[in-house]
Amino acid sequence: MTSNRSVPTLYDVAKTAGVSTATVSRCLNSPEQVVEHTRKRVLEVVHQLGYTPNFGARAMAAKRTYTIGAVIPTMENAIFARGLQAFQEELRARGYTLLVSSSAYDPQIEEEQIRALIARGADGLLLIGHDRTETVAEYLEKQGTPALAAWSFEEKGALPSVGFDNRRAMQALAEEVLALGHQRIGVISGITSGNDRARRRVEGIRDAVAGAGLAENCVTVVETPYDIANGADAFATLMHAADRPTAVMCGNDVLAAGALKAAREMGVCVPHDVSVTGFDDIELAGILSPSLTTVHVPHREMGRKAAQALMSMVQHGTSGKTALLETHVCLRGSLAAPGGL
Amino acid sequence: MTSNRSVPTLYDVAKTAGVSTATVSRCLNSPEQVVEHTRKRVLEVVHQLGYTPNFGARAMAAKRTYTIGAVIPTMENAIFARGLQAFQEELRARGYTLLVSSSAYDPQIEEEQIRALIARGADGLLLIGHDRTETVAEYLEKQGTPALAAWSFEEKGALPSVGFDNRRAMQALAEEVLALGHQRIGVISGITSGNDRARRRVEGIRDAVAGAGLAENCVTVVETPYDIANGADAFATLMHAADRPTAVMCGNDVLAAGALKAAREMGVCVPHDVSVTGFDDIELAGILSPSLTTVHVPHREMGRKAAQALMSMVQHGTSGKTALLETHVCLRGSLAAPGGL
DNA sequence: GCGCAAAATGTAAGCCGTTGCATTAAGTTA
DNA sequence: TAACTTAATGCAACGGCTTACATTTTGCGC
Repeated sequence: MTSNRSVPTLYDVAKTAGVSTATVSRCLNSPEQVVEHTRKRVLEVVHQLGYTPNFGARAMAAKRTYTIGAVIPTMENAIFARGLQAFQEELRARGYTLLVSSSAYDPQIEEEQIRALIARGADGLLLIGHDRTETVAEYLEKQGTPALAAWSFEEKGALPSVGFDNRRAMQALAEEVLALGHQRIGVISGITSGNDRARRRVEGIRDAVAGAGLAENCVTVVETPYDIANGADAFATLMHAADRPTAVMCGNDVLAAGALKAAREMGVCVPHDVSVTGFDDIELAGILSPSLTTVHVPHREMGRKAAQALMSMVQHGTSGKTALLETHVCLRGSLAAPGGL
Repeated sequence: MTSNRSVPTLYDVAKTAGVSTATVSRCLNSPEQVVEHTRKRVLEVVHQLGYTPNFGARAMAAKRTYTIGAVIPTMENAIFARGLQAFQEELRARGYTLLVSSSAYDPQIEEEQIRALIARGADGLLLIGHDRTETVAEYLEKQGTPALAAWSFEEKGALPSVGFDNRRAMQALAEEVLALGHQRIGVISGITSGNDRARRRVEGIRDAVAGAGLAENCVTVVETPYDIANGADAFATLMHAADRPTAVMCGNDVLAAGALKAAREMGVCVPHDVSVTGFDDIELAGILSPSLTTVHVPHREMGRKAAQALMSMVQHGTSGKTALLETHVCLRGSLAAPGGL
């Protein structure tokens, strides 16, 4: 049997404390406007009654919620975790609450979640990447809710962005791979449709290959959802092909973890028989064996900067300055010259 | 420059369609009450104006939001990811939206987040574990918002729970370890203060030790936050002690991953020189080498059942039936008899 | 002790939906 | 066609808070 005492309202507090609702409201929102002893008394009553402002009412009256929403593709792996954590810490320090929801990499669900978050009064939105339908852009525009795209830098995107250049980052890694003499590159990419990060990374590899003067068909790409098991399957597929690659570049560390697992199970030695690389440099990369060559992404810095940029959009209505972050290649044990040379 | 057209309201729609606000509201919420041609006209206007109901106003008027909140200790590792994903899927199928926030294992922040979510109108709450102050319990009671504790089953907890018995689960694993002949057990636990799961797991180990007739001081416990790096440090600490343990049991797979990493770096061979175990059986466990002996937790099932239980509390006001899920020990390469016997 | 500016507090008008109840339109039956 | 039932719609109160503006207190200089 749940309690029947109804939740106390501003009015209850005001009555009990013997002041007007306006004063109570001010005690909560701009305490400096209320004289010490009044404030103290009111806050006491607030505490005593266990009063919490009704959010809906507040949002309606004030038109802001001190809430930031984020829609990320997945919570299932750690790709976004660290950046999001930093993002949240920064927001919290400024009195904002972060609400997260995930889209399972489904544009339809993403749109739903965006609407849900905006409807719930989010003052600003953090989204991942730039691939999004016209509808969404229009909706955001119309609602006038500032939104920022992260994990991917795009000069001319529909949204201002804080992120890195996925294409160049992967290109740099591919150049290292090619410099070692690899000539047949297998690529395990995430699903590129609706995912600009994944697409750009593949492009980066092709850039490097072209830059090295190799033929396009040196590269074999397999697309699969980001997931360890899928990475393992894709690796097996690549290794069973007629022309085994000597290096397998993965779209992220999770896929690479799967590739390494499959290699171990197939008795393929990394890096002697085949090299494997990842992308993201999540903590996972360091505990694999061999440890994973990958691209380091400054997740925490990205989260922090994204928060700052979004805050400034929300608070000062600025149009949001984009920020391009640097990544760097992390050479580790999983990459070597072909044939163990 | 953002758009100035203000967001259309119910009133705008009503005016444009030439009906009352009540009729528009009914078109949206109980269409069967409105005659076909009126409904059609209204919905057309809704679409044309791009109208979205104001959530705050709706929540205030209707007193429900079709939103469920979850406060989890961390998003940084995958411990809660899979279960939460299943939880969300189940909710979504029933027309509910899930909003997640994280507490960084800080009770203070957890309380803040609970309030934030309830204030935002969450119809129900998913919390992790049972350690929570009196204040929180009272608050939840007073607000009359149903809440469910997951990841930990407790018959007599303040909240109904869907989860497993952390103590027995770990005890079962410890019994396997002891059966192999280990007599000095190192334990790397998460911080037990405010974390009943961590505490119960340590208790489970002690139960097993006592059950095997060994002295209490066979067990050395180190507490550290859940994190790969901390797991590594703790492992080093344990191995540098006078009486090296022959088996190190970790509070979860993440700590165990750190332990394995440290072992590799220290040149300690697992399982020959020392055995290592984890808890949770997250995907990580399968890609480590040696692969990790751990306790398998049915994450997806737990998420699904939690959603069902919470939904029934929210929708029918039932008091919430608790559910105890089964776990099982997963024996893998990281555990062997002491001294490689 | 008076007059006045500044500080503190109060008053009341929204904000945008939902819904109980009243009213009107439509449909049925004799 | 009158009388009456039922379906469709409208009216308006209400929910809890913020804030512009009005009013009362306080503090200070003379």
